[in-house]
Amino acid sequence: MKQQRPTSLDIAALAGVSQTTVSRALAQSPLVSEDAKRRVLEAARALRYKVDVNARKLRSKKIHTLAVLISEDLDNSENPINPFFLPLIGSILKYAGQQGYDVLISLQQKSDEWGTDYGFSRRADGIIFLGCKDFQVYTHLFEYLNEVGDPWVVWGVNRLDCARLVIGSDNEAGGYMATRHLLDVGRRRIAFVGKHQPEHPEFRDRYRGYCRALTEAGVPIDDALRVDAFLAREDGVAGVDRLLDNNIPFDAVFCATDLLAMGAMQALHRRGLHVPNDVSVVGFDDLWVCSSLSPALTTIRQDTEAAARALIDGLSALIDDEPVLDTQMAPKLVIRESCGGLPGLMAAQ
Amino acid sequence: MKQQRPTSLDIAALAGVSQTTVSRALAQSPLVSEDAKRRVLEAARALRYKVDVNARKLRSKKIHTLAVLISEDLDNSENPINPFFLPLIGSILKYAGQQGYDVLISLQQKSDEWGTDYGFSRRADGIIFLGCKDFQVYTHLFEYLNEVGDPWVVWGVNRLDCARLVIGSDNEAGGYMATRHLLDVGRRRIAFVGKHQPEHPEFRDRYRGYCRALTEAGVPIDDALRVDAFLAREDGVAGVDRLLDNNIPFDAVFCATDLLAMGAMQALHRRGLHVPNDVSVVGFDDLWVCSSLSPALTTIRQDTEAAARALIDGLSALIDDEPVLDTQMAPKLVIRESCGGLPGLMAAQ
DNA sequence: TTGTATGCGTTATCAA
DNA sequence: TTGATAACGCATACAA
Repeated sequence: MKQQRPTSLDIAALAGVSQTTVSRALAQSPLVSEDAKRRVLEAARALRYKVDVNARKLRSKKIHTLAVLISEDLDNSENPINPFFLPLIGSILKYAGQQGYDVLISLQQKSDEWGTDYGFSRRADGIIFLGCKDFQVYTHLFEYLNEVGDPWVVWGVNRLDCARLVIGSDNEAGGYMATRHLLDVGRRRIAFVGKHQPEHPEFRDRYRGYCRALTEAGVPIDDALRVDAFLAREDGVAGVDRLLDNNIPFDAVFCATDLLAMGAMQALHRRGLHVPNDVSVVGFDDLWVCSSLSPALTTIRQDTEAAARALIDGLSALIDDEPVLDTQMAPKLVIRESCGGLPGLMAAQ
Repeated sequence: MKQQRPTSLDIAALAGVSQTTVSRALAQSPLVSEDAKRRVLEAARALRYKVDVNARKLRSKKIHTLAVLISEDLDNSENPINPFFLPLIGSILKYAGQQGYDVLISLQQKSDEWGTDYGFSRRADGIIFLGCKDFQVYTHLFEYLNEVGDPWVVWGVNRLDCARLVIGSDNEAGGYMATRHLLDVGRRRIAFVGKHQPEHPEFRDRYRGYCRALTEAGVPIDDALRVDAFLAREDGVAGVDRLLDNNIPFDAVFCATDLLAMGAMQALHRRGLHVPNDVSVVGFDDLWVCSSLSPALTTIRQDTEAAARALIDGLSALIDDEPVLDTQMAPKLVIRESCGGLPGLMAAQ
């Protein structure tokens, strides 16, 4: 029953012009008369003609498609994608659409071929990498892409040597702002829950900001207050449990992600500690849920809309062989209830 | 600097075979000798050869790509995508990958051309529609797709006349289970917050399940307890506020989505009502946050992994012109803290 | 089992 | 401003 797809030749015949003219007219070329253009468009509408993008992509250099490769950070199968990426993906889809790019999305596959298929098989003009996993895992892939000359951008991971372009938040500044806020509300024994190893540059930078704020305030850095944790809620629970089990005194927790902070608050609650009266908590990301938690979570906001623009503009520049600059977006402290103090007052300062 | 992409001809030359044999060998055709296959694969690896998918797609019938079109249900620009779709999208990406499909994702565009570009321009073999907006808006598009014979599936919207295939949850059963549970914990004045109009079949079905449970229990249906609301948190807040402002007594709220329920709980809390002591709350979806709220939200779980399989298997069948059946996934009641176990006091001002 | 020849539907390069 | 013609890189019918 499926009707035969009309081709540009059919349009040409109906409009009484050559196929070349059809192609030009549909591409809004200025080299075609208004009259011809009108007739072509009319014929195209009449036959419901749509360009076969595959033929176009085969013939032309750019294929106007971006690939987004997402690593499965969360191990539970329930929700393979880090919720922080939802608004980022949304913004990417929106902005990419505005720029005329199609967006191909894929989850990290275990296969060796993962990623190499994308650019080099001409599925996409460039690749955006999203994920917080240890990026050492990808070095092989990154080198491959570099060798064949496929453009790619990474979100978040600062100082990745092989990357021509990295877009991320200024995590050090974010860590500093969070810790500074905790100091401002009078906390001194501030625990850090998260990764601090160089393999996870974005989290390590948050930790560095934390250290800078403490040092600046004359508060000694106590490694007993540093809890290793990745990014999921359960890790946050485990982290706080460990602190309490080891009888390490603390009056605040800065978590490297909101998910960790949610877990931390849950654990504190279970142990009978009140947030923020007994312990203040700050997270990182500003997930949409933060305002619905009780207490509502004070956190560091990452601007995902600006991030999407920077990622796509940067990747576009790489694709077009234009110069690019790494960008660090400024994060923002969002004060809610989980730290105590008077939110209104603090915000005013 | 970008090196020239090798083609199958280069491989053929290096392997000492014809281009046809290369094509066959890479497609795992049984019509090629082990020896030739080995030489081809070796040459391909040596030259880092990757098929140009565009050429392949131009030549062959199937293009092994699915398009997912997401409507922007939430109007706030902060987060254009309904969070319920995150695990669904994750599962779709995972399963599609396993089945050898690429996945193209796009947000609803205002343009008339929205959607028609996908199948008919041969970007994808079929389209998956995700969204809770009034689907009347799409009738024009749906008819277009049907006329040109492009396969498409919708999530959630039962009884869409023009659809050849609909996959969704059994919303009526879900609504029934939720309401039944509220009755079981002793509630009688149960408000319904959500859409009940036929334009939103999935929500209307949840409302129908609600009515069935009430009727079955001999509880009269009171239209004063029915609050019109779409799906966002703010709508949940507004809904509960309206009930309270109008002095309508109620001891429970069944919300058509978890987002609504989160708003409802927030509003109740602000008004000094305790959940679940004064008012029980049940949501729908089982967002990942439900277990982190306080009180943790009792809700109806939709199985997104099974949904993704059903959507993709169904769409595959449509693509291959095989017979298909609409599917209603069984939802599941997830009991947490927001309903309490004991009959509470009636909340009236 | 292999190879030859052809075509998929465009865009790009010419010449008119 | 237009049109004929040649790619683009692969898959397939057909011949060997």
